[in-house]
Amino acid sequence: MFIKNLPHKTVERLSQYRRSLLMILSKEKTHVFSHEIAQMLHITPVQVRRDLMLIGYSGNLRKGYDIKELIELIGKIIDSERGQRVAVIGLGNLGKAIISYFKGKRSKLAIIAAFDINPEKINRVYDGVACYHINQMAEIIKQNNISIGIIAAPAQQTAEIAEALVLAGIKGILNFTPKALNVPPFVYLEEYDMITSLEKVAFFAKKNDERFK
Amino acid sequence: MFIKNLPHKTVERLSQYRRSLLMILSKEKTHVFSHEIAQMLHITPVQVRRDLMLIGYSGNLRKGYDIKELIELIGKIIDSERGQRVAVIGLGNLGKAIISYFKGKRSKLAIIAAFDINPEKINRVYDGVACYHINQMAEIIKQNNISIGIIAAPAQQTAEIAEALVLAGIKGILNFTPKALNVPPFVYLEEYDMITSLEKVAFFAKKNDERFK
DNA sequence: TAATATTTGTTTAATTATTCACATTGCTAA
DNA sequence: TTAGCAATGTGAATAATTAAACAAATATTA
Repeated sequence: MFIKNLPHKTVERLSQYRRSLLMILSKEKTHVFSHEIAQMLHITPVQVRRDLMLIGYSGNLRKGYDIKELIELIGKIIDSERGQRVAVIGLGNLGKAIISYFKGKRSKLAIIAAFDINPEKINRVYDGVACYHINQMAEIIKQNNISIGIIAAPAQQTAEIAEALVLAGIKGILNFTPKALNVPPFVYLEEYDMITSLEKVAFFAKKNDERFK
Repeated sequence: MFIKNLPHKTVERLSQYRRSLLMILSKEKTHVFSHEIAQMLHITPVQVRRDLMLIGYSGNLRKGYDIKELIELIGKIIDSERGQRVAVIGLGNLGKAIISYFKGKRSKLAIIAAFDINPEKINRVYDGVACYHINQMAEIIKQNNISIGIIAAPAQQTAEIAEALVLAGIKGILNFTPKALNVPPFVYLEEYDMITSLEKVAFFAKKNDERFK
């Protein structure tokens, strides 16, 4: 399914729509209105309708959108037809959290390997995911056609890990360490730092508090 | 320090600037140019200069910005003078990851309590943070003047937890569960879902891959 | 001392993202 | 049958964000 240049924010929201739709889908509820989706995600109904317009989906004027159909369509757009395989680098608390949290959630996107340097973790299976030593990364990644890496290791090692991932042929990286990375343009990079999120909350909480006093 | 209506994105970047500056600050390196900051964070130097302009900071034309001064100024703007206290709800892998990761990182923002329902965790100290039973939340939060809550619990319980947090007088919530919350307008809410991030990476990785083929 | 190079600070322009406004549709019911 | 209502779909307007462009400043060097 080709839709040219979907905006970044729309892609994010499509993922959120699907997530929400999967939660409300049931025998009784087969259709949903834009304002219902909007309410679930704290956005406006227009936003929803515009996003659906961008992916060329039309709803029913009286019943709203067919939940099942919409879930499928979003899948066709944001998932890769042949599926994508994911590796987690760093099997500490964060790595484990990611694996457990993600388990069985998406059929087209599966975490199939973890890497660490701790001998106690290597060659064991955590929550269905096998853990290997970091220096087997290139090998395992190529063997299993893994195209996405999630870095959940301590910050110091981030740069070398990223370099190794790129060399191994990875196509996208999600970096949870606070160390910003440099990757070539053909690798998509997304960085998330909890501290930034928390500081943002702290800032606006403070501000809100002053305003509502 | 009052600066009227700093854009959301600027607030985020200020946090990132400080993080990066803290990493490079040393005896040898006391000043930094806008393009250096920009490079560390994959943004443009103009962006950096504009943000610094918004917070009223002036650099030295030849030496760039005084790192120490800038760190301090950012602190004055985004930190609360009297500090803010944080609680983590859910002491599973994610909760633990957050606590370890955050430990000692910021003086004005401290995680001082965790809540869970697992008896094995309650009344123990994890990484310097005491864990209490969830039904003690209101009490502990008020006692310790905790103003920010991080929800890292299983998705099902998210709504009640949030409600309890709001009732206990919390001012900001960072929600890591995939369940979107509803909170009153005087509580600042930030939601982050790993799956959305991962799916975004997957989508653009796929797209990139097609483009660079 | 004058020319050059480099960097900041800021105005203006461009781009991206969101919302408004409203035509259109189709069901309901008077 | 027609008026009213509640949705969708979308062009146009607005808002937010980012980038371009360039004047001003100042150290360096020819």
